[in-house]
Amino acid sequence: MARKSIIEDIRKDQIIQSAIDALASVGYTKTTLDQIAETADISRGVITYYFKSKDQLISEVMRRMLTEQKEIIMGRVDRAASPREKLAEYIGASIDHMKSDRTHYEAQVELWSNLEYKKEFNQKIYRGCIEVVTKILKEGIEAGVFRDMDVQNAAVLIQGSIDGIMIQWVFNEDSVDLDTIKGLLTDTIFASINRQDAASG
Amino acid sequence: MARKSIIEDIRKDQIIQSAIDALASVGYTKTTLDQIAETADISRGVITYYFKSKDQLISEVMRRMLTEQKEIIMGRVDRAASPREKLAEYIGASIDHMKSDRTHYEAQVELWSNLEYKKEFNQKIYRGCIEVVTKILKEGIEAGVFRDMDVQNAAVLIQGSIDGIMIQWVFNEDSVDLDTIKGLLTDTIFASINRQDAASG
Amino acid sequence: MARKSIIEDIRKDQIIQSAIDALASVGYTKTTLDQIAETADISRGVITYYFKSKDQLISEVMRRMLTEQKEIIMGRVDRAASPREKLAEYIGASIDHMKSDRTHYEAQVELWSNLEYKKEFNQKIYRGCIEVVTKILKEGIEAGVFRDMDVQNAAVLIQGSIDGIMIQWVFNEDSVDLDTIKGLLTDTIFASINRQDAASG
Amino acid sequence: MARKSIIEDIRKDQIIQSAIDALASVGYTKTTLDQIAETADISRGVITYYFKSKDQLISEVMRRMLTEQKEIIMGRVDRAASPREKLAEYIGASIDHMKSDRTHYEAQVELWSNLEYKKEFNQKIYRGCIEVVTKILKEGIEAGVFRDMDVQNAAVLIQGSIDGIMIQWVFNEDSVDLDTIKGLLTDTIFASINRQDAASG
DNA sequence: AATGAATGAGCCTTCATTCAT
DNA sequence: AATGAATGAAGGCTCATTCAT
Repeated sequence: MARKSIIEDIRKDQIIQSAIDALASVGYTKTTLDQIAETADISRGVITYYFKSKDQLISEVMRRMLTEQKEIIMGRVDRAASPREKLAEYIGASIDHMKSDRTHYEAQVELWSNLEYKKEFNQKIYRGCIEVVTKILKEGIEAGVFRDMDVQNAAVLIQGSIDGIMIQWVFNEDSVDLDTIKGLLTDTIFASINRQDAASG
Repeated sequence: MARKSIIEDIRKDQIIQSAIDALASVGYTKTTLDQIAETADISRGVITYYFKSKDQLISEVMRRMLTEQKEIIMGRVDRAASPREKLAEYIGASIDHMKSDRTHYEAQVELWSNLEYKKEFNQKIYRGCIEVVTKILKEGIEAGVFRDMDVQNAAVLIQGSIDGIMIQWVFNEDSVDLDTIKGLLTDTIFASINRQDAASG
Repeated sequence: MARKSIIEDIRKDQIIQSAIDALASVGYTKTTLDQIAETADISRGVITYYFKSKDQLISEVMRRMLTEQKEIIMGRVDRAASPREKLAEYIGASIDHMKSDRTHYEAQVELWSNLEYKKEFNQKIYRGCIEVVTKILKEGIEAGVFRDMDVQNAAVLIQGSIDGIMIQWVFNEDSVDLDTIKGLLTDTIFASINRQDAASG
Repeated sequence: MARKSIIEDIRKDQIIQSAIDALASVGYTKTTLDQIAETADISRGVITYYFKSKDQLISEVMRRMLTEQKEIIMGRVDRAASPREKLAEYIGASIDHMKSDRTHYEAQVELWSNLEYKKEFNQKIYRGCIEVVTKILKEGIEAGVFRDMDVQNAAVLIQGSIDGIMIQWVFNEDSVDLDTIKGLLTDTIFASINRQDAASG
């Protein structure tokens, strides 16, 4: 039992990672089960042996990516003490993660092509992300370090900026300097939400 | 003579619009020629009669969308007098256009799923957009109304913010209030790039 | 009435010749009505206006080729006086006609691809040809210049040799010297069918 | 391991043979993958599973036919001792092979309809065949049993006669008696190429 | 646990044919 | 007399899925 689980986990990991690689390198429409199997250096049958269907595999790919992304970003956010630091870490971690795993984001953009997944993305990523940002903003407002604002739309703006930068970087890596823009984005956001009479962060 | 051109133009328009509708409503992967034909209420053969291939149709769909989008946005930008107004109009027109044609942007996001088109998108949209914003920023800096800055990355940030907002709105219309966020984005951008000692815009 | 016939004949001729040209240059499978119309520099509709169907057009193409070929060859045969001369003329005219209209034979070989036409070919060409040769052979035997033989199979051999040479020449023009082989074939045939005690032709 | 190869070989053989049968019975233009699959009593997908494309299948069909034909004919030629016997065996084996596998030749004629294959045919069949005959003729001339002649065109004539007979027999089986014509052709050829002063073969 | 042979639904594309003008 | 817009049947091909081994 336990042994089976171990092998199963290894195989599933292997397949999911190969699917991500395939998505990133050849795009969604060309990511077939054969393509994934070849990337993973396994036989085609293994995939359907461990995954009920291609749709289910893609779902798990997405879940995997979201979980990993969230854990890494939240890991840094949770270690931060103040709302200001939390927000800075949220932005910084989001952009640092891009640098550390371009394949991840190349694959993610590919998965926007399907309505079902788009909706799921929205629910799983955006809602989750927006809630995190919203919470930080609320804490900052309560703590008196952020000015009063429409937190929902402010969160959309912050998250949207991060995503928009990501897209341009995925489409054309050379057009964006992630470190420069990380500073620029952070400054811009804080310039906008800091209480005007507060000392700068 | 002229009649042929007219019919051809009408049919092509009809087919392109139906393709956009299909992309927006059922997604890229499910947008088949049958689907488009059904949406246009014509027979499948008409599409291949007027378009050499599905790929060419999609290309023209894209070109059509980009041209329209650019014309509308630049129309407002060009009528603006000062760099500050131009930038405000650029942001405002970008977001107003979303409101006026949601289908357009739903379709556009669908077309990001294909590497070939992604690259083309990048070149046609992003490079073009970034250049426009870059030029406005440079004019503002020269005119002394914007602070000195890394205009390339600032442009990426501005355009990225617009696109990121668009994506969230496409994925979940209700999560974003476009008018509110238009003001928020405009204020945020100007708060960041205005010369500190300058009078507010 | 008469005028209509004239235009009709001109158009039909034009279309049939274009069909032959298309067959010869692009092959049977790529000979579409569009292809023929383009070759004839007319609109696609004209073809179906003058021919009930593509099949009927191809039939008329074949009939045209056969008639022309037969007239030219028989013209020379009929002008010959003796069986020996008739046979020599039959062989000579057959091969001379190849030289004068390669397109004709390129198209003819293309039409062997379809069972219906193959049968028709067999009936229209071969049976006719074989009968002509058979008749000449019989006359020669009766006249005492040819030895007694199985005229049916001898005719098949003579006609087959001509056709086999034609095929190789169609497939690779440079591999066959038609004038040389015309003499060789004529000599070979006469060496075989002349009465042994008769004086050479 | 070996089993996979065996199954693959069996299936490929089965499909190729069915393709030949289909070509022979319904003709090139009507030989569809469905038709072949039905003839082979397998599903359509199997064909594209084992063959990359229809074109590749047709190529292998052709290669198969040519190889088989060549092996059988050359097997008899190579066992013959003298040039005269070799040539007699070449002619005899060519015609005997027709009798043993009419389907083979019905299919072969069908494949002449496509320019690509025609060229390949020419190179693979004709050039090869002509070379074999040419070599035999040269040996005979050197050995003093054949008269001096233009061997290239003589070879074309010999091969052409065989092919021409084949075509007529394919088009109308009843019009040709292969055994009779085999003797007739052999006699005719030898009457033409034997040294006049040599003793008859 | 793993394999790959087999299947068939669904897609794009070609093209003969019809028909309104 | 001529045109070309429109149609849809039919073919090749891709690929997720099933299943026997």
